[in-house]
Amino acid sequence: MADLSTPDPPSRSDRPGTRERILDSTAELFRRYGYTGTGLKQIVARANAPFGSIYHFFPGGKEQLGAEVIHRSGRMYEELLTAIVDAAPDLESGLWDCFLGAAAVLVETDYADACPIETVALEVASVNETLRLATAEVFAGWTRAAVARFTAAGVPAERAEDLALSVIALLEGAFVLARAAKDVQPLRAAGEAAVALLERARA
Amino acid sequence: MADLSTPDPPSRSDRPGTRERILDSTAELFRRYGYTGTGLKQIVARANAPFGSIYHFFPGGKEQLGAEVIHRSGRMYEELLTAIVDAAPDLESGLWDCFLGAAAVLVETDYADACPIETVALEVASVNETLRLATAEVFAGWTRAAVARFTAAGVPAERAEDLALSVIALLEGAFVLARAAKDVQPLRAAGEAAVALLERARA
DNA sequence: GTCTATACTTTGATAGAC
DNA sequence: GTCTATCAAAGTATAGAC
Repeated sequence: MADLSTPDPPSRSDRPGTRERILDSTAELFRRYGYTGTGLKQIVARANAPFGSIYHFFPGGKEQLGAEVIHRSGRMYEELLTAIVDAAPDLESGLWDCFLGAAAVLVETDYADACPIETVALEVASVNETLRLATAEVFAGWTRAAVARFTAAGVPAERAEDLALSVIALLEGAFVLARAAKDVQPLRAAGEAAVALLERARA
Repeated sequence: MADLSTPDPPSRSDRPGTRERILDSTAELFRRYGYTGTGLKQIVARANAPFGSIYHFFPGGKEQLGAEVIHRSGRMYEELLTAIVDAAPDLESGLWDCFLGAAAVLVETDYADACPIETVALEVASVNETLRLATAEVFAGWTRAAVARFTAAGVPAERAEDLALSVIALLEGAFVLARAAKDVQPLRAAGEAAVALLERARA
């Protein structure tokens, strides 16, 4: 059961503070409904926070909150995936576990919780340059992490980046197909394809 | 809501009618800004149509218009991709041409015009069951068309569907990465991976 | 810092004149 | 059928009491 919550309650209180709850709430809503589909009122309602707290903690409004959530969700998801990979006996099975785990989460949440920033990334790409850059940085970070694992596992350096991009594309694309069809077969197919591409790149 | 085919092009003029212009306008805006990000007023402004025409031609409002655009865009994109594939000397180069052509369009439009329904599919997946089903039908149609080409090219039937899902996932996932980074490298990497997967499935 | 009330804009949708 | 005016609701953002 992949736990995506509780990074570290910062300091003085042991209960998550208002700012933290707003970030959590926003992340969950963005993942399900996207950026434009999520209202600030909806966010504070779910966070059990007063409306004014949004502008108290995020003077830049929805855009600042969105940028922070994109970076935060991106970092947490990267940690989750790398933890799964590093816990596996080899890279192939680690990769497979990522796709399989993603499929399990989708089924558990009735195909609501896929990639935490994919929907937002597509929505803002041609609309908001600040947020577009935030999503680009997240994807670049994932790519770096994947390249490091691939090269460490014996993939030639000149092939590692293309392989990383292809594997991430397989995961993101499979999320789209799986959520639309409410079926995990795209994730199984994409996972198998990712493993095959890794084996090919090693040879 | 039974008739999805063009009901009655006002035959007296050969210029595209109001209904057609609304559909075109909506399709373009959906591709760039998504479903919730596109307003009805924005649609009629771009279509040079009066606001009331939307509800005259689409009594079901935004949802009916959205469903029709999803099916229409899905069909047109399928025809475009299959035309590219069928024009190529072999399936491998046809597949590669699809990814290369998609990259060219992205560059021409400053990374605005990628898949016409991907953003909408993610936005509506957990929100609107009617539209979710529309996107699922489009993806299922693309999968069928790809399976037909793959089996005709010698891919065993039991591998053809997983291969089709993986190739479509590669394309959709590469669109996300390319639009976020404003870079076509993900499309080149994914295209090469798609060709490799096809070669592997044939062997 | 917490919380409420409100301003202003935009949304999808409707009514009715022409 | 075309087009305009307008509605109620929801959106983001702000002001200010406590």
